[in-house]
Amino acid sequence: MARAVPETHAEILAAAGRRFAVTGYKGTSLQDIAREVGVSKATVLYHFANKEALLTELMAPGLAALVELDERIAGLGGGQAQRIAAEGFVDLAVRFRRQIALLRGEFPTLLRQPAFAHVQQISERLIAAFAGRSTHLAARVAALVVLAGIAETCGEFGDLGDDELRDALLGLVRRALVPPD
Amino acid sequence: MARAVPETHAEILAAAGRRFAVTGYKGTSLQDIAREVGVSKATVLYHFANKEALLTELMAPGLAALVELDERIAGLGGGQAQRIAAEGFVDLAVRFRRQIALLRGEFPTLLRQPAFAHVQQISERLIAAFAGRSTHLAARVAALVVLAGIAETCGEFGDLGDDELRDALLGLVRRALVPPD
DNA sequence: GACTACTCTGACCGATCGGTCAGGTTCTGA
DNA sequence: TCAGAACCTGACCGATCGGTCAGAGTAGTC
Repeated sequence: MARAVPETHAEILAAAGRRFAVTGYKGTSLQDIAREVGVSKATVLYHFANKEALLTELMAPGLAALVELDERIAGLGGGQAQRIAAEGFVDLAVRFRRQIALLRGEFPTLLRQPAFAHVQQISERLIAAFAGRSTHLAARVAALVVLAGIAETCGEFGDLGDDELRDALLGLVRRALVPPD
Repeated sequence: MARAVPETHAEILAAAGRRFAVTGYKGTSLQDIAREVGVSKATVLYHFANKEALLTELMAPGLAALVELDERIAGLGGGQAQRIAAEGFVDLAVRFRRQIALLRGEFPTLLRQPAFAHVQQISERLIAAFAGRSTHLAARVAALVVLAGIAETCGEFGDLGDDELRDALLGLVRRALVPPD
């Protein structure tokens, strides 16, 4: 029975986002998603080629923004790269925190998938920028911890306003990062 | 065929640790672990009651240390709680970074398992201490980001000496956390 | 040699996974 | 009115999962 208004595609995507956020990508089955929407598993696979397609479509907007930030940083020197990267990443984390949340805890595993191969490289360049292009241990450690910490936790603040959260994160980043030499 | 020296138990545990760290808990099958050791899957389940038992035995020393830290913090006021929690947690993260690494990305999922229920509460108390018992947004955000960031990344620094890493993390924590009111 | 305890295995189990497919139902436009 | 596109489904597939079990090989003990 076809639905009166076939917005099933969007409903499936939303349900997948919710489930991934709660039980993780690997921990969520197509059956789970189908049940939440109230359709059959076959319907999920009618709208999406496979499980991975759900994830990539869910992440597309955030990834596009990340690529854009990466391009904006390329070629910048230490101080400028650090400032732009910090502000840009915080803004990105705040705007896409619901999408980031659903990857929580599966970055390492998912980044290994071919579809996300370039994200690995981008995040490495972002960390370098966070460190102000410095190779000192303190700068590198601070960069990695702050970046990973934000990525991991920003989804927790779903109840906060964008501006509030952005200010708090920016303050933290400015205190935590080591100024470039 | 029984082995001349039955150190299989330890070998299985070590292999499980290595596999969990690479492919995650859910992403690692008992067959994977058995293959790495060179025994049958049944042997793995002869030495360990089930898959979860592997994880809990792997985490036991780290968890015990975490409980101890939690008890040391209980009842302390803002400033002292923050200082002890920060130093204690950094020390813990450094010492157990290989064990923590193998949980990377699966904290949220695993903490939901009954066997780790108390860890959830401990980490909440730890975050409160990191925030210096303050309820201000900036303090709470900084506490959560730094704590999660360290937990998530300390496994990356397997090649560093304990003291080097401890100093870098302590410096970061002292800069990043918001002093209590 | 007989007995026992320990270690290990292949064969097997039910459940669930992602994914396929043939076919039924509804909508749409000529 | 009717053909075809779009949508949806139950039944099914092979693979893999965690876990069970009966029994075989080995080492020590009497």
